[in-house]
Amino acid sequence: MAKRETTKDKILNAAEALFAEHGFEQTSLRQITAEADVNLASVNYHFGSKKALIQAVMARYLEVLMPALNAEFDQLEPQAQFTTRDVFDCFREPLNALKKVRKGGPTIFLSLLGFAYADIQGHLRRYTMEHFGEVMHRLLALLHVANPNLSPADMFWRLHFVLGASVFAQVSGPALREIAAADFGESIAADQVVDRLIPFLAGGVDAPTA
Amino acid sequence: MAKRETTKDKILNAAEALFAEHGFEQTSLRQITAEADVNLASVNYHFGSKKALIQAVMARYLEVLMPALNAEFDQLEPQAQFTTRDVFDCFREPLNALKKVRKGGPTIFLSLLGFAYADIQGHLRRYTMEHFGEVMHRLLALLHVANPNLSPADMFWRLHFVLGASVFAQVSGPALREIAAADFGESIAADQVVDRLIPFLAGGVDAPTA
DNA sequence: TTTAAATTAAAACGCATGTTTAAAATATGC
DNA sequence: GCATATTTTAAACATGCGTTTTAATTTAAA
Repeated sequence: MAKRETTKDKILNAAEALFAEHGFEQTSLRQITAEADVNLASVNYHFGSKKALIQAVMARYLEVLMPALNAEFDQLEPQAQFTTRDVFDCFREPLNALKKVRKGGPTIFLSLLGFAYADIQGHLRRYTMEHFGEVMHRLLALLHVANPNLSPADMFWRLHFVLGASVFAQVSGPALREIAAADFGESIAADQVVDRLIPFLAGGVDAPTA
Repeated sequence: MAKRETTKDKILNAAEALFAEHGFEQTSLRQITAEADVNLASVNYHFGSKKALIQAVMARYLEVLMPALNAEFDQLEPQAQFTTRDVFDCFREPLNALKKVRKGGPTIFLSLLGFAYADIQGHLRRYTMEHFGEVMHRLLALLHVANPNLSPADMFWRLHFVLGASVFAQVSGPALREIAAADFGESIAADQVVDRLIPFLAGGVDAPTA
């Protein structure tokens, strides 16, 4: 018989939901502990600081995503030829695997990533880059193989645009989905966003320069 | 002989610089008034609130950009045929015109826009959408003409990706330009970002679906 | 059951924020 | 040049934040 949900997990879950919706800075520990129905001080007791809590929330996803993503890259890397699209398709399965962490995991994670990335000068940026630095470099290398005509500088910027488009799609996703539903009378599931995103990104990266 | 810079303008200029660099929420009135070398209370005296100050900062750019942008659209709209690229090129001149507001105006404005857009649930989002709602709809319509094969829903999402890529390129621009300079040994001017962005966006929008 | 450790709880601390107040200083109009 | 209006100033206010403290309580071990 499963032990009742521990305080630590209650905090993590409540924090994750609030962070993904409102961002890190905009979510107070008092909101989190109220939502989790635990005492305010328990955050600092179990995690030490808000900073550490944020990283703990991110860690649960990174631990699943990173190995899966690196495995996909490992598979593609030795091949002689592949397309930009092939590279981006590497993200499909690993992102999808985040559903194991939680229902809606892929969307939640991308939202968190977006807020982390938007936190320009904070510790989050550094933390994220520590965990994504290697992925970035591998991604950059793979995209260069798929697109040898592009200069490294061009590719660098396009990768950045890719990041921006991906991350923003999630951060402003909820509000936008409302508008989309209102204007187009269709409800758009969150995982369909990734399906719509990948062709766009590949098209952007493959575009002729100037 | 020009009157010495008024307190109101000193506040606007200092606020603009700090907002563009650190975002709205992360910039305090005390930072602004210290930088502007005016009294703290003068912000509330001249503008009423921080909220109103932010909008005043944005307004100086919107007043220049919007008419220019609508003029470009007016010119393109009656034409029978045009490409996605033609549509995005409409932004070149109006953005460039922001140099009249200030040196580096285009970059500053896009940074501000990025922070406004990232401010998910705040008043800024509403304010921005009030001023950009019409532009969005015209842009959507023009892109649909340029790309009749894309469904309205697809186009909606792609426009959103476009926004994300554009806005993020500026928000994380400074930090990124450092990295770019370090890794590629070249300094990249801010307006070159727009030149790199437009082909990427057009390529993404023009990409085949699925 | 007793003792020690781990956890929860309530309250306060120190600090930074946007805003307001009320007096002093300055500029304006007659 | 005086009276009035405008602007600047310094100080305080109210609020919310992350964090710390100290005591009560629960859990676990002996």
